Amino acid sequence: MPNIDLEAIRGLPLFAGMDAANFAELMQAAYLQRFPPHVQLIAEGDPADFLYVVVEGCVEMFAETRGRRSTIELTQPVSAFIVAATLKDAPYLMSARTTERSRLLLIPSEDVRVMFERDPGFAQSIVYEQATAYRSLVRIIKNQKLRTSIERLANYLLRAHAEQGANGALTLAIDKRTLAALLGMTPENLSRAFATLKPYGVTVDGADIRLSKLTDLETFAKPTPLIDARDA
Amino acid sequence: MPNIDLEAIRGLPLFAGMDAANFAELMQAAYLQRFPPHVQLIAEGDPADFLYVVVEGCVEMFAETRGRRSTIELTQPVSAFIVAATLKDAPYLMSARTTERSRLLLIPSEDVRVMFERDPGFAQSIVYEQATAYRSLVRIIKNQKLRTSIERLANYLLRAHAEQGANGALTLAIDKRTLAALLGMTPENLSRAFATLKPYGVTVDGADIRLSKLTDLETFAKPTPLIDARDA
DNA sequence: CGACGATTTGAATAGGATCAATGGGAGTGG
DNA sequence: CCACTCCCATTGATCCTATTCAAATCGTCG
Repeated sequence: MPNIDLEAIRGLPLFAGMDAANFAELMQAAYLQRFPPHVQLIAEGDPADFLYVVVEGCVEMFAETRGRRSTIELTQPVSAFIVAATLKDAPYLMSARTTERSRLLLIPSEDVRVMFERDPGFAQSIVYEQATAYRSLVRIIKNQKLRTSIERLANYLLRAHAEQGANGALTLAIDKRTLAALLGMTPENLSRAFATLKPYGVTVDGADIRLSKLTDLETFAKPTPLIDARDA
Repeated sequence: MPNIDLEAIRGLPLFAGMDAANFAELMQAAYLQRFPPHVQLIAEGDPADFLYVVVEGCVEMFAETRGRRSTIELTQPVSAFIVAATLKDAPYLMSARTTERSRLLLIPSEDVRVMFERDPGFAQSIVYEQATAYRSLVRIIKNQKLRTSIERLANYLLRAHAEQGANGALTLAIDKRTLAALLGMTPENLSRAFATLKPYGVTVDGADIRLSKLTDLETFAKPTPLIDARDA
């Protein structure tokens, strides 16, 4: 595995507390693999054979029942997913697929569990990682249940805007179809939501968005760190 | 603290892997307290001063924004809540209140963190607990986003029925107002949902429910372990 | 017996979803 | 270089689920 990737992975909170020798051993058992866009990686119900780390690209976590489909979250570099199922040796509760060309690290679950028992520093890092993941899910639920779809979009835009330098413009990093799924609505509704936000200074040109009335938009969106912040 | 309660707490998965002396020390710092019904215990945004354990009664986790209110889950004995905030020394993301007369164990967060660093067995138990909590949230999201309110009610009834002996009848353990909140709907809608399920053999008499066409109800509800099961 | 809260029922509304049709690039092949 | 095709995005019309507002009913507790 290229050293540059090892460095990045080593820098993950998940592995930060780990003994160096143990980390090296764990990486021995791991695979770094490329995947094309729209490849389903795991299906809910499958046994949790691997722990996944998104090194590059983007992975969508979703669930399905009776033909209905719901996107839960997007996992972007560099972070791990389905840690919980791996640790409990339980079936995945979510499916995952790449949304774009991606590079993923696969670590056999068995090795993760062995190392988790052996290395207290790793165990502590996992706790931290899991606590963060838990809080992230709580935010997702709150975002979903306490806001309308238009408010969700407005807050998403404000957050992306802040992350991209807060210069009055932003570029959508994912296509609108995926964005709609992430925000829990249909693509049709996303179009309408954008139109609804026009009076608040939101203008759309493909993936480029301009926010010309930031304070108005903020007044409407009412972002709160208890939903929109990202845990350290 | 009464020994009988200590036993129960000691038996929690959260403390199972802990060294006996450490456990005793942690309990030294803890308080066991009674609370009346409908007492707000914590508010979202507050610093996480305590880890809570529900020894007896029931605690509702919820969140609010702009007058809107959403119940996330109910915590029933014997389990802990807000573990994540405690460990990260971060603000609570959810508020909590008793729904009935309850006894709670309060452990100062600082002591939990100290013990977590000192006792690898405790750290491992926390991982397990957190993984379970995470998976529980995933189920909650799936239940909420992939099902209609009527389907959620049907599945809730089936699960309660199974837990209460599967003898064709069940008794609601919580009042209908709280049940409606738990299922993510208004009390009015819960009434209508019950009415809608009548053709599937659901008859209501106060808190007593009879399920006379179990297979019909199951066909309608389509329960799946990927949403409705409880992790070990 | 009376009052209050909880539940049920009814009517109107809102937020989204679905179905259908139209426009708009990006990539492909001639 | 241009026409064609396909997929994505937008727009319009309609339907459905669930909320809101309002009122009636029920039950329980003083």
